[in-house]
Amino acid sequence: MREVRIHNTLGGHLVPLRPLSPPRVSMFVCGITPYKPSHIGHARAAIVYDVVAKFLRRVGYHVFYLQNVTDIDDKILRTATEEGRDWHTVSEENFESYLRAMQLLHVDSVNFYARCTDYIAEIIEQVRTLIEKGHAYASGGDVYYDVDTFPAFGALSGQRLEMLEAGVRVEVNPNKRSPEDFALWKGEKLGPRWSSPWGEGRPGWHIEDTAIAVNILGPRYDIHGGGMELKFPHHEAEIAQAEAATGKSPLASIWMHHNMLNMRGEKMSKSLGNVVSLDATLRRVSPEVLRYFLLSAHYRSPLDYAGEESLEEARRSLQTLQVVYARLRAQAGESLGGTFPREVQLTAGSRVYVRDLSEWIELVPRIYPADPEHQRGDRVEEDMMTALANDFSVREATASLFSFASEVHALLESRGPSLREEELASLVRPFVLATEVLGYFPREGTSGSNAPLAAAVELVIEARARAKEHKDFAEADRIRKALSEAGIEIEDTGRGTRWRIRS
RNA sequence: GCCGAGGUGGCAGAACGGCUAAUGCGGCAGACUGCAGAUCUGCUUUCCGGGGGUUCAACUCCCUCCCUCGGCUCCA
Repeated sequence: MREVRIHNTLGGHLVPLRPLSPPRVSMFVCGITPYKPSHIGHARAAIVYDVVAKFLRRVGYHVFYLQNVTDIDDKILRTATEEGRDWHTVSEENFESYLRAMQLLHVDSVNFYARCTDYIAEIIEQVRTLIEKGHAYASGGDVYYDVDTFPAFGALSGQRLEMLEAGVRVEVNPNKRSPEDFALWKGEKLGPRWSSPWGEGRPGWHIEDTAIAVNILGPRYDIHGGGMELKFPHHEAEIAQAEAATGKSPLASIWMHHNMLNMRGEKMSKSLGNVVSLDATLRRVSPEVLRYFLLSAHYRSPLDYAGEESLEEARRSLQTLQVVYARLRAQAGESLGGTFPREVQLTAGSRVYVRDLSEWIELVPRIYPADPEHQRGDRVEEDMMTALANDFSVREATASLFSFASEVHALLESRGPSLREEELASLVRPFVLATEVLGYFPREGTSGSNAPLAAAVELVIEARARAKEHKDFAEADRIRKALSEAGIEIEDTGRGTRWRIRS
């Protein structure tokens, strides 16, 4: 299997992925706290790990991708109070809306979203274990993790306990033995609460991640992902909790941290009032354009959102690829004499039913003998896979695709109709990869059948062609403008008029 | 102050110890077109935060400084 190298925060180097039990790869990513509607920074995180999971599957790994949902926490309670609503309604509504956005964005690689409140029993059990093993203590209705019992605390983020103590702010919670100790369980008398051996209360901030991960993935798993701002203290706490509770180390073999989405140089955050709503953005641009933008910087680099112009640039860039892919598909459809799904002659006696382009391109090499002349796309696909295998270098993979776009245009121009089926199949491959792993193009079928629309547009284009024949260019331009206003762009070419839906 | 990430052409953003530093967007010119668009060709491009050092050779390795962003724990 292809070697995949990933930057591991633990150690700070690129390391080869060596799953604990190949071909399985277990992956945990810190999900959202649904206390407010999501912004596009949340989408960056989701898309980064969506690409990770999809790429690893593409390589051949069986990825189990788990994400938690912190559906009870201080911020949710505060929102509930402010808005005069039930905390549960707040978190569920925001989470549902997040999921709808994820669906639009083709973020469909997560196997399971685990809600904190569905794992209260497991959380209590883990806290109890930590107390039994001497890593935690109950105090004043709360339970705290005793950081001094875990020498490796700070190893992930390079923080040293002594330095932390020097920087600790004045107010120290009197229930804590040491200022760095963090709450595993918080006593609660009035708000939402569950009963526990230490009285009624609710989980601390970090514990649900380890209770969920250890219960579902086991004491050790392959990849842990999350935002850089969570490295300390959240991920340190996770390591301290899980490794102390299970006695197994390391909790995760590879720790991935993605960088922040900035708003004109500043972190996107509520207090600065510079949050860009995910829903609102998805009403302005296509999901593919947003994905393209959010993937336009490497995941470990900060990405700056400069407003409308950032999305506009992404839209224009992606359009270049969309145009060539649309041409290629049209040519393939024409050459193959139909669209998918369709029957394909496999051998003299056997036919198979092919649902879409991606099935077709897998099939074609089995029908035709391999000929390097007809495999231009295979080479580009390989380049893209190589780039992605190097710490998910999406931008580099995209650069290959752009270079390839020119090549495809030239080929279609010079010998479009004479391209052989196996050549076309190869040319399509890089675009299918970009669809399935990067999500640059909608999958076939996801946007519904366009057959009725296509028929209508063809009719209008015919009317315009007649106007052009009579040199009635005013009418021809009027039709073109009207279609454009309806979101359909048409282009006259030597071989008739093409049309596409503007993204 | 401490820890971490980043500073590349008009803009966005890659790579690699060594051919003219990718790719995209934008701009200009030409080809094509009734026009437009798409596409193609050329130009915009001698851009690697500053300063040291290692090396035959550094954007790439080391030191140092500057700037930007994030974190420094339940708390306003």
